[in-house]
Amino acid sequence: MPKFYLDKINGLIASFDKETLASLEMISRSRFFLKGDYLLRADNICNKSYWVENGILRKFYYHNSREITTEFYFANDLAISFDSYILQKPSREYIQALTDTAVNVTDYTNFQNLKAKHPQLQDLDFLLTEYYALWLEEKVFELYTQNATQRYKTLLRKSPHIIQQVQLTQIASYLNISLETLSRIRANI
Amino acid sequence: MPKFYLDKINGLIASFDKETLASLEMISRSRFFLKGDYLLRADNICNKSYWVENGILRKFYYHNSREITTEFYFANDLAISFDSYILQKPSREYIQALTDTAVNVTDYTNFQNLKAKHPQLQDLDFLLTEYYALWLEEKVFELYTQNATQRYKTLLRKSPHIIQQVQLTQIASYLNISLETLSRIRANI
DNA sequence: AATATAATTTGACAAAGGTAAAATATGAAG
DNA sequence: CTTCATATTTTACCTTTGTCAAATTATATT
Repeated sequence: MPKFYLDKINGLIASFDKETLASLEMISRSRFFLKGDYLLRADNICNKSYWVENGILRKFYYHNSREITTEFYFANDLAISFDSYILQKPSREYIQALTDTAVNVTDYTNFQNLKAKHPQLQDLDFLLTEYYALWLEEKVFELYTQNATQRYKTLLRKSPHIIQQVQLTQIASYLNISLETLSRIRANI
Repeated sequence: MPKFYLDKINGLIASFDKETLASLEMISRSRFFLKGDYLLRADNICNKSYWVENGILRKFYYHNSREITTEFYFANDLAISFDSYILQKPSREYIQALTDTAVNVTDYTNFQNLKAKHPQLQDLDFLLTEYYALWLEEKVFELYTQNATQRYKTLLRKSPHIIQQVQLTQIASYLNISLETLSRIRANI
């Protein structure tokens, strides 16, 4: 999450009524996952959201027996399988811990119920959805306008922490490039 | 907009208070655009939303002097340049009428003000944003998992009205394929 | 119907990136 | 420090799609 949106969200949370915040904390739990653990598996409904406190998660699906990573989550990112969560239908995506990871877990139904009582939570939900749509729009734009080398350079510039901490196989699939092409790109920079 | 979401939105609107609906109508105006007219130009801030009553719009941007079409709008679709509208910053996209088109125009600021007073309008805004994110996710999924031929077939299956009513140059850029490749794909089906 | 203009198709070639297999590097476990 | 497993790089070749130019077809206007 870029600073601009993180600030918006922190500002919003800072403005929450005590009672809203207390209710939210009431339905949330800290959980710890070990490297390799699955937080969500395909075919299950994503009925939890995971706020990363520290560590790294990734979201991926299988296509032609290969893993395609769709998102990496670091501290202060919110991990869900969006369509599964929104429509409460089985997920095609997995969410997995890439390192030992501490998260704050909130149940979908509990959050929906709480939203009905606390308009400020609606604002938070809206802001997060809005940000996800902006992020996706940017991703589509890059896929349309940049070749493999440019996409790698963009990632290097905008998200160096990903390149430093994640395996190339996963970065390659995230960028929609083969592992071999990514390796060649890196050799020529 | 697929039936599933259109039903959700119509259901929501049907449940609106009389007063909410009246206020919304108060800040909306019917407008008519001729084929080729621009509803939004790049570098301007998208401070209006356009609900298509009939006709066809498209949204596009320039990249390396070529037009890349990002979306087509038919009856009951809502046309905005999303990031420009949300962040109220200059748009890189144009919105143009592909045919003579009747739209219902709502001003951004008026709508934001009205939302503060009418929670049901927040729900509407949320539903539309949510749907846009789902649509973008599906678009990214197709770009990652389908080749040019498959993407064309998917469009043919899911949005035949686009292929029937829009020029191939625009469809090609929409699918991220060259016009020539699209022409060859069509010749082999 | 004739003409101009725009849209689409076709051909020849080039570039980008993918695939498969082998070689090398890295890192964890004993 | 050695070994095994995993991650990454490299090589050779192949496939898909793009580019440019030209030809053809369709559409609109006089």
